[in-house]
Amino acid sequence: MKKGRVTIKDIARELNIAPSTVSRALNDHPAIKKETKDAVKALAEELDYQPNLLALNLLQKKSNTIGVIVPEITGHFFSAIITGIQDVIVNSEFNIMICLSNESYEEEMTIVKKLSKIQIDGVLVSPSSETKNFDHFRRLQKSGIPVVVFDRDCPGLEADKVLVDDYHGAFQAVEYLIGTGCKNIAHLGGPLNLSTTEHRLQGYLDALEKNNIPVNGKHIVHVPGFSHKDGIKPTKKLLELKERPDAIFAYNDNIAISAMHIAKKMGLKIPEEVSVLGFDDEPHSSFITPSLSTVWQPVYSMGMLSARILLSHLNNKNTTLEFRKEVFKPELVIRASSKAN
Amino acid sequence: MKKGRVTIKDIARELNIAPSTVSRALNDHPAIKKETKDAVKALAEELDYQPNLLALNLLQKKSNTIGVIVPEITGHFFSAIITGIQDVIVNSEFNIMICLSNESYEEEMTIVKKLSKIQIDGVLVSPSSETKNFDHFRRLQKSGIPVVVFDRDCPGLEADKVLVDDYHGAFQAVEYLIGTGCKNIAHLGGPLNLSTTEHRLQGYLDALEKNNIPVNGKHIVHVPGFSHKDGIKPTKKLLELKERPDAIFAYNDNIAISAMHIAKKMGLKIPEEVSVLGFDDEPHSSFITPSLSTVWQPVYSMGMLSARILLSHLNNKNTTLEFRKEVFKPELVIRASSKAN
DNA sequence: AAAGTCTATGCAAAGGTTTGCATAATTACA
DNA sequence: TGTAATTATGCAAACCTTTGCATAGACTTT
Repeated sequence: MKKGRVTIKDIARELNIAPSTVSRALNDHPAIKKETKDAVKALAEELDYQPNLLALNLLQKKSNTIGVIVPEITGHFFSAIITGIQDVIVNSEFNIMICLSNESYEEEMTIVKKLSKIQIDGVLVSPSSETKNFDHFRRLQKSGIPVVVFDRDCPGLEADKVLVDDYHGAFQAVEYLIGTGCKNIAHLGGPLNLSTTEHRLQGYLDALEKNNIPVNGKHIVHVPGFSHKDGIKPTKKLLELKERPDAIFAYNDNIAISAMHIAKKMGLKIPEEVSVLGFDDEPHSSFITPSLSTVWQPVYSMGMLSARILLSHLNNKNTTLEFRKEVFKPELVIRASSKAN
Repeated sequence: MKKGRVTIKDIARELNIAPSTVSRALNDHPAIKKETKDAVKALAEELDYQPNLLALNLLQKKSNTIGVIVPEITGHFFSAIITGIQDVIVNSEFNIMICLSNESYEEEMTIVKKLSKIQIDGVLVSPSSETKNFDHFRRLQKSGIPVVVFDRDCPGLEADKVLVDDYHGAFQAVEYLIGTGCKNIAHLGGPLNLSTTEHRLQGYLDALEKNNIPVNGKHIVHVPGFSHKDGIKPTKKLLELKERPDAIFAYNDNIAISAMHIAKKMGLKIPEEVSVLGFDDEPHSSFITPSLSTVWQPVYSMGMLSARILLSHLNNKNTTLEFRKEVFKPELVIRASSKAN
């Protein structure tokens, strides 16, 4: 057994023809005799020849790979987006390289540099919660790499963007709660410095204002992270308040579930004494008791659209399309953790 | 602005020196004068030069990339494993390419072919539930690519393996249920053709046998998939049985949660009338009501160990190490969905 | 001053593939 | 039979980087 993989040269030598002929035969070039083609293909098959894309990539100055940068994948949200991205990309000639920034600006920069070195063709990114400066993305763009931002906005960065109307989702949610008679609606806000956190908070505030409900500063608490455990302390803080809220609008389902858990432990009835409303509509949210009212986001579609936009750039390298900004509408899903209207 | 990226040649031309000198200067080769080095580095910095790893990879006949093949990532299980893998790999010179087979043998084969073409250096894989033939992995091994199998075994494939003692986990779980007085324990088994499904079933059967409880064929139902919705029908089937089980041991937490949901809907008390026990210990499982008893698996550690084993192969290409088989012990976590012992 | 040593740099090949151009081989036609 | 046209194949460059070897120049030693 010869060590190293089979190359086009091996086939050429074996058949006493030139490597270029082998290359053309494998690519069905019209100038090659059928006989030759057949012989080449047969031998290629026999030797289990796999073209070395590294060489082709070098020649074409592109890696046929697109990078996907996300903060994490253990939650359902980004996993589902990635699945959407992948389902689009898998039908193209591109590969995907998924990179986790772990919500760290530092790591995100390292990733961008790595991707740049392997001559990535395009990037899909949802920035870390620490990221305030977007120059690393601008540097990518400057060297001709299209960047598509999804879910979390990068304010001030000119790029294609696929976002969700978080403001509207939050506004709807809070207005619904008001409609069910809740007077003291608290908000468990997301981690600071995130567009989504800000927009959902603003939707909350505006819904209160529109309905002439005064904002109680004590009723707004931000959680430090996205998982269940991050909701425990903030919820306790809220529910132990003298002016105990009669509803909690949480940044996401994990936090909402955590809030329900604490509320139940404190002996509060849901939704009679406290309504709870989440955001994301995670798969298990409808299976818990009481089933969670929440705001659904078209995650899978967002992934697909982001990928499609990137692909369209990659396939029309020359034409300078305008940057697209697509904003998906979320939908309120009312279940049993909030009162009926 | 020149189009295309900055190369070593550009720097060489600008400085009137040879490309080889630039290369050496950038790599701190001792034979290069400090002056020259400084000049080169300064210019490289100024032009934001990023080395083209494609060229280096071609030269070295390796891509510095390892492939990770998983069936899906929307659940917590594989996401957490991937996070573990990534956290190890990120500190090496390698990149990770995550590929989703969507539980399809077909797609898995396509992925393997793609990875082979980009000269992947190593592969971490958890096979799809459809995969019965492992020749595609053997082909990788034959061309010198180390393969590490994790979580789901590939029986008959000689490779490094990082698994969980599913049998033991299931055995423990069922024996615990028996200890709490359950006499009619049903099993919501996983999709067929999976090592994990088989081992958990066997653990269930052996626990019954050891305790002289006859096996009731009607009390074993397999679910078609891994998510909540896949558990609905099978659970109904079980709970509508004349000989209604007084406990359900489910293949995973999603199914268990689904089962609890149905049981509650049917007015059954948990755990008084039906105990429910899952597998995986997903993050939300302790936050639902009643909190779910389950079997914890060291997912993150499994990811890390798998990656470390692969790395050790890649760093010792010459030495032929024995294949390692590491089996993690799962742990029973008793919460409120099962009776006290 | 000649020979030897050392320092700093350059040359060229290698890695696998594609592709424009050149050329060899064959056929068609005058 | 000779020339043109056609068909099939080969040659060589290019993509970018690294690296063994060669070499030019400076300095040291006898």
